[in-house]
Amino acid sequence: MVTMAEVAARAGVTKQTVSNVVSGKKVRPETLAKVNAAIAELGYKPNLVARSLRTGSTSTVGLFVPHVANPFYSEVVEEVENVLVRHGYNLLLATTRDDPDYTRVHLENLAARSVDALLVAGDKGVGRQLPMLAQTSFPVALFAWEGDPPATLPVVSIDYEHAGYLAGRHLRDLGHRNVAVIADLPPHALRVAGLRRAFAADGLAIDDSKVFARTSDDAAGGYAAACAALEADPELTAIFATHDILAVGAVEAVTRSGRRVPEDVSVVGFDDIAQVGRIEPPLTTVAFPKREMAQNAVELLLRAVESGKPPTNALSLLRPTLIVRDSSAPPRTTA
Amino acid sequence: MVTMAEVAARAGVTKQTVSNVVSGKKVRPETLAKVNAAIAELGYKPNLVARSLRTGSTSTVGLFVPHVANPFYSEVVEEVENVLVRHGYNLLLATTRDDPDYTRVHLENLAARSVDALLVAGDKGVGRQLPMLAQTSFPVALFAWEGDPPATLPVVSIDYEHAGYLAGRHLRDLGHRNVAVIADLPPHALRVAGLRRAFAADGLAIDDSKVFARTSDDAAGGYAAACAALEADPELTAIFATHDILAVGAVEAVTRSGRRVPEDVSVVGFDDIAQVGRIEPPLTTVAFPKREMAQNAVELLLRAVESGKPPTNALSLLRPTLIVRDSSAPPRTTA
DNA sequence: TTGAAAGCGCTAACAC
DNA sequence: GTGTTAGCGCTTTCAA
Repeated sequence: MVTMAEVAARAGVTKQTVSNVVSGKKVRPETLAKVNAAIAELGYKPNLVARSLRTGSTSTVGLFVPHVANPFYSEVVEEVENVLVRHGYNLLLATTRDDPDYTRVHLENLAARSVDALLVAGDKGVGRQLPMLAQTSFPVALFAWEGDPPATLPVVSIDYEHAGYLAGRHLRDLGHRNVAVIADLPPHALRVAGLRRAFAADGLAIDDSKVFARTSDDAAGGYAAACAALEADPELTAIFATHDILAVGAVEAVTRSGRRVPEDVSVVGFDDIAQVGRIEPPLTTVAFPKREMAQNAVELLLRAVESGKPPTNALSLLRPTLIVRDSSAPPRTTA
Repeated sequence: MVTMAEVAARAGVTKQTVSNVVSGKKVRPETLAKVNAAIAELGYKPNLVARSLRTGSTSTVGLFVPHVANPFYSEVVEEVENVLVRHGYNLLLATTRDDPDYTRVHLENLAARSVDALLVAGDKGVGRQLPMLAQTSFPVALFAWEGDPPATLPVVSIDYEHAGYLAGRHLRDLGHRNVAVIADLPPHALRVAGLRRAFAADGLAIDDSKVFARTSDDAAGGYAAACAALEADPELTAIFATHDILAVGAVEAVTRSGRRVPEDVSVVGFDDIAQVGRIEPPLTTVAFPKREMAQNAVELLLRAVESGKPPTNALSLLRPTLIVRDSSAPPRTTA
């Protein structure tokens, strides 16, 4: 490996001058030429680890996601990487698997590696580590945070309660009165609360007996929960699933039971992941600007890194919107 | 930040002894206790950047993928991270967007950061950088490599030609004679070649006029190409798409044209990404053990890292299998 | 087993 | 604008 000292010797200058050239500081043109020539001849590349040790900065940002294979998060990962590359940073990716221990281990590791910043997507399994997150030496931001947002850290998220409300209002306005919910609880409690509020506005209630916990976070989990819901009440006219993957399973369950979506049972999902626009029928769902949010969150962090100031400690909530596709319609018999 | 020197002072020993404790070397029990007490009291965590500068190893492995939001690659990312964490390594993720320039920039960056190894998934946009890849100071392996595998680097992949053959044989055996192909060419040329070989065995040929290049690598691209194929020959009875996302679009195009899958037109995909088992109808596709392959590839690299020897330069091809679901059936009128 | 000294490759601070 | 000096926090080497 070629070092700065070798380049310096070759160019007849000191390390410092080479350093100045590399970092684009003021250098006399003829020195610049000599040094650049030496760099080119020797094929010198600066050692970023050494630079990091000296400066304490690694040009690396950590990203925590619960799972990468989940389409919601893989879009987030992609967008985060986009922004980082554009700003000259690297992405250190860690999956937390909704597990507090994984989260802790990863966090300690990132701290020891001195990442410049950390973005935490999703709050399952992270909540317990909040005190640690607030004590790091680098800026941390929370993304798609659904629980009680901590006051100490900046949060870029959406109003999940309102998002649930949008779904509820849609079903209510269509005339549905007998609605089941398939949910990942407690994490998605706010989505359900919003749905309930929409119905409560008309004096309607969604009983706890109509809320079904999913067994797993894949389509099979949604399928099983929807089967249970249909069995418990064959008369129900709509299902709200707290995320799209569950909704995909729910559509399948409805269809397999001999009913049709949306004629017999409407299904509404949540997230607007890419694939649900193309299932049969295309899914009505609550969307929010994931990529824009991810971009905001990363830029918030990078501003903090580059200014040396702690990040603006704001709660930034982007607006969810309802995407009405073909999986929702008025109930067959309006009660 | 607490340094080793501070711990040493506190424990009344030298840095060296603390270092020995941290790295689990032989230390007298009472010294060990003293040092551990000091570590605990001060909350000392070793600075991994400093360690890396000294040792030249970062416990970090780079992964190149074309895109993360593509479900095929997001599964790969997830599995790679699984294995790395299990072995105590970190994941530095870079998306290459099938672009040689991105690839080059990322590669130089990783080299300067002294990652311990690099796994390159997918070959689009990477081919031109092969000489650079072969010259790095750390082990490199190629994953899901479809082009001519270079002799200088280990490759973990599948036999794409055979995979295409499996799809072709399936359609041929069902009795299809008028088949269109929707392909990402030239990258997926081998898959198409395999398909052709299957038909050639019966003296049948798939004319170039039946091969349609997709316009983009999303479902819309598959949709457009399938529409073109159906327009060019309304009599065709089957479509082979060189990856599942295209197939999803193709199914949609067939359905929208008023035809039915598989009664009027069979559709066969490639990759077996998670979602295609749940579209309507569930897709027949060629599967291969992505996760197992990813695991093999990473472990190959880590063995090389830990042994200090270059990786076994082998071409490891796992076997693809055909998953027959509901999107393929005999043609309505057997020619 | 532990200590002392050296240095990984770079940048910060200051003098010239 | 460029050189000199010092040191980031750790591990390696060698001596005790």
